[in-house]
Amino acid sequence: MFVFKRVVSVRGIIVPQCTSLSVRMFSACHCLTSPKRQSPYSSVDSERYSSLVKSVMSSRVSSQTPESLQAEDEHVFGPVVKAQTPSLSSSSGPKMRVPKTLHPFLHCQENPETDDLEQGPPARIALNRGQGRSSVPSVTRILQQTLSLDQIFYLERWRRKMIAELGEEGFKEYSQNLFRQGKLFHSALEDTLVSGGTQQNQSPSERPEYPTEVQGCMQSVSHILEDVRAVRAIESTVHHGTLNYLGIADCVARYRGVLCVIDWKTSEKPKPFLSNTYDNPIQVAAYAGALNNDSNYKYQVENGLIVVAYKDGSPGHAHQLKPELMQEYWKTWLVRLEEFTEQRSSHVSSAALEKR
DNA sequence: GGATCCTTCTTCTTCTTC
Repeated sequence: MFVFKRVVSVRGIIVPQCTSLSVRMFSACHCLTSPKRQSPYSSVDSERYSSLVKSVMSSRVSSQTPESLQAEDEHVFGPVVKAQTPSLSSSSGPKMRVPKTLHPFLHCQENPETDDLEQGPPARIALNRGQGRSSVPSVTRILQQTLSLDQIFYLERWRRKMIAELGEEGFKEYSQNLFRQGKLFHSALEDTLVSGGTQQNQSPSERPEYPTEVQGCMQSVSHILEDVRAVRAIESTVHHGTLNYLGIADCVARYRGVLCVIDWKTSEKPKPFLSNTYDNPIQVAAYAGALNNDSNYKYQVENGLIVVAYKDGSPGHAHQLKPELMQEYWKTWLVRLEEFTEQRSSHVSSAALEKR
């Protein structure tokens, strides 16, 4: 009966008591998008269930209330993670929504593309939160707090599924291991790139020893690292002077001769397409835009690169983001930044009201 | 010295039929 009621409510026949939450969540779980499929309810004996249909369709006799529907929603989907303005954007590619203010991706200054800048060790500007930057939001925080409803839904569904399989403790351990692997992978890359381990003339004995846990990942990206040269920055803080956000870029280097902001990722699932990387391209565009507007860096970066490594050592994927695509993702980033700022200001004003 | 920050990852429909 429960399912039947839901089907009536999502086939375009409006049940008056249906909460907006129900509609939003059904939209989120894509129940509204299967026009080609024959409804499994088409074979239902409609005469036999006519009184039931009437009771569901009638606003007078229904026993449902917004409260009971919300309780049902919570039972099926879990509690609402947080209230959020639905994003028109999708995480799988450049977004449709346009930023209110189109801040330039590149800084208007001459780009001194000289070999001099490629001499010497790579920059590594440490994050210094002490110098009046304690309230400057980070790229990761902004992206996390402006996830679309779709993303929140699928992430939450995945989390619940994993907890059902592994238990709370098991899931915690699993997540910690993933983070640990990611961190070790970053450290191994750092060691490799700083010691010039991408040079083809380097013998295996000269290459750094990697922890067992990341040997597969390093093997996975070895063919990509061969094309990485002239490392200019590693794990270096970038701060956008005008937009006032910061982050730590994994690497700035030349990939196949092109200067890129590089982001290293480990993944359990194959990610052969850029669309498999969710918000990663936005993250890269955000770092590049910050770097281009950070006086600590005397050059501009127009390209991006996302490198995905696999633990089993299978060939990793390198997703290049050319300038046109970076500009598109930059716009998406500006939208997310605007959303974050709006959230923040509404939070501040409601907190001020509460104080009164 | 403790607390906090930035990262590190995680998502994308699913079943039937040939």
